[in-house]
Amino acid sequence: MDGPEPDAGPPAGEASARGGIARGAVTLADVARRAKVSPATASRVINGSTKPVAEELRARVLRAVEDLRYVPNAHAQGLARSHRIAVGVIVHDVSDPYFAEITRGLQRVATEHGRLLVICNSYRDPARELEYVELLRAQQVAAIVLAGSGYHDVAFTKEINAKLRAYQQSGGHVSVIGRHEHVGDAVLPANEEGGRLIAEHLYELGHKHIGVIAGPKVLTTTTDRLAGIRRAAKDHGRALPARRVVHSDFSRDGGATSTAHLLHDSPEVTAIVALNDSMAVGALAWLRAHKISVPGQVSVAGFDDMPVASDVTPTLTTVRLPLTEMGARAMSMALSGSAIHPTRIERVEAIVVARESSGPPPA
Amino acid sequence: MDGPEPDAGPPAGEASARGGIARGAVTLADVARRAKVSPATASRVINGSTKPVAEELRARVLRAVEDLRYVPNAHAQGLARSHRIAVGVIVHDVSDPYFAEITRGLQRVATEHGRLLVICNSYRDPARELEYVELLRAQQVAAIVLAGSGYHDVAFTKEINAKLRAYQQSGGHVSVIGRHEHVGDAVLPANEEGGRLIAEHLYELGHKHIGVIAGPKVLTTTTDRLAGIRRAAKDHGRALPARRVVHSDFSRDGGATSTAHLLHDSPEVTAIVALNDSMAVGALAWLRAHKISVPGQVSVAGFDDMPVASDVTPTLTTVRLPLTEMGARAMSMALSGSAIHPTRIERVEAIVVARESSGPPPA
DNA sequence: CGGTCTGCGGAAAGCGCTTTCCGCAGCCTA
DNA sequence: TAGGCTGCGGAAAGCGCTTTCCGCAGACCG
Repeated sequence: MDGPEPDAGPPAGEASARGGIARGAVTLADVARRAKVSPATASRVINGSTKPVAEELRARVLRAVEDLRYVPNAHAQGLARSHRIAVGVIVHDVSDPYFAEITRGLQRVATEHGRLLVICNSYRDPARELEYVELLRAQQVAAIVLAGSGYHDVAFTKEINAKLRAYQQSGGHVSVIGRHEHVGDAVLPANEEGGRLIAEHLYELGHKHIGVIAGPKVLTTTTDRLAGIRRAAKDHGRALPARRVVHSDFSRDGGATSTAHLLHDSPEVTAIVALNDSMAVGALAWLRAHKISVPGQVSVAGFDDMPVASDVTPTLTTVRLPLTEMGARAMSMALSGSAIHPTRIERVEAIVVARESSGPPPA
Repeated sequence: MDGPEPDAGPPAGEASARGGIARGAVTLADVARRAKVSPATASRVINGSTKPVAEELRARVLRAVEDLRYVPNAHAQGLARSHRIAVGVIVHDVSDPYFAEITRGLQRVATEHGRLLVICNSYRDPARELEYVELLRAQQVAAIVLAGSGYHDVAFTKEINAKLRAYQQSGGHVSVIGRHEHVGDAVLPANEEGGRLIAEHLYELGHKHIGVIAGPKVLTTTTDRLAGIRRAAKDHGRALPARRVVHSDFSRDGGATSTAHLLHDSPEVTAIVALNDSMAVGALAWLRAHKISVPGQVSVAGFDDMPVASDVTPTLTTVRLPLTEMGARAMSMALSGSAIHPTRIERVEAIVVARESSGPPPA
């Protein structure tokens, strides 16, 4: 109505009296000046403070905000406010479906609580993981969630725990998913039990010689799942010689080449367990390329039950983990309760989803 | 050596003289106090300022940082420093492989430039997209990258452009991927040409009746790709009646149900083009479930060439877009050059990758 | 031996916001 | 009509950091 800028075009002249040129963002002071109120009042209107403000002033402020397209500077707000708003998550790689699912759960709960989620990809690099902890701490996040396998690396574990503890000291909350060796609340999937169950499934189908395509040795997820398979083997009076466990990198291509090695070195194998679905998919691809029928000649099983498991041919037998729920629970813990309480641990179950890729061994 | 805390345990007593209790983060002032230097000097040491500082003081500061596990408050730094460090990205959904690939490219270049990437998922909700623009603006990011299809929605486009323009006014850089209707530099994939090429491929195999499983009507990506298919049809003297274009939601399940509808309504169809790979995979699944051989009875083609395309059976013929490179180029533009320059547009090519899912129509 | 540099540490002024505290009106009550 | 409330706006003090500017020494020169 009375503004010098009748249309919505960005006002060039007025911003930040210092300088004169409009470069640089519009500040609260600009808004206050234009609305002819104090910054205090402008702030109150904008943030919906409980303190009452007269209708007229309120309207003037809102008008000014609109005209100037004002957006508060989050850094300044973060500094001035006491409470933390964002939450940080460190995963190996969000674009990996495993983490995508977990992240979905984290995201949902975070959003429900009005929190902003900052996602960091460590790409399985411990050094980067350490850096990200520092970064998130610097960002003053309210909580840090660490998802994905831990490492068999004492020095690293000690260091990251020290950092996490320092973070907790300063009032932050830590929760972890699938890492039992850390500070903080934990959501632990039944990796070992899952390994046991899938091997059990294969032994019961009649297989005698199971081969395993494992992930990197340094990851606890690898060793946990492997331990379960070993246990099942023992229960059935079978051995799992080292020769029949090949380590790879949890990638599709790694699964393919490992299949080649495994079958070359141990031709007696009639069933392959890959410790994640990506590698299982790679195994399937290699077997198809080499005209080895699945499950006719060789059975294949994966781990995680990613969406792709039901799209490959044959559809993939695998171990299902409730990934989204795990994320949701980790975030719930991260956002609930005081910082000081005994460490909570929630365990989640694994179940076998039998599909087409597993069957009895060839007669 | 002379610190009161000989071991690495977190020092509880000293932080932030105000209060006495150690709750709350360690500040630069704490570090300075412990090192017996001024905050200015501490800051210089920590940030590796160009200004020389005597070796002894430097060592004392570093020691204090170590002892106190000090991490600078990023908000305070953001406020005090002039230059912006983070870069924002708005995508539909990072866990969608299409965006995962793009994000990988964005990430790489951002990291090369020492920038932190803030990723926001809009889940194809225009309102959320608007919110995120504000949020990123509030975070004072150096650049905003908008990836993923635009919307056929004039009001929305106008509003988001207004916001983006305001952001540019204040010195921010905007670049977009696959959206031609926006403010800012753009990386534009050859969506229309890709559509033309894939249809061309099918017509040349001898197909006469092509059906299309399209994405949501409101997305420009959908209409662009469709336009290319229409053009190819016209070039071959063929029509593409509305009946043979069914709209879905770019999801796997949407692809499956759309296949059912399409073949029910238009049994003459011998080739199906899905406008992304997820829907193509869904189509494949439906066809397999209904014992319709691919490509024997029906050919199927996708779009994007996501990794899964070579894992399904039969492997999927599709249109490849250099997604990672698109991300990298968008980020390069976002981080290069001054804010004031003519809008740059970079176009990237699409090529057909013929695999097993397409072949001649049944005789 | 006085004067001018130069080298380096510290004081202090912000960055943009929130929030406490103060004070001015206008109102009610006695 | 005086005194005390209450309601609401503004002044100002930080939040934790960076960075400019100043000043003190010691080095060097004439």
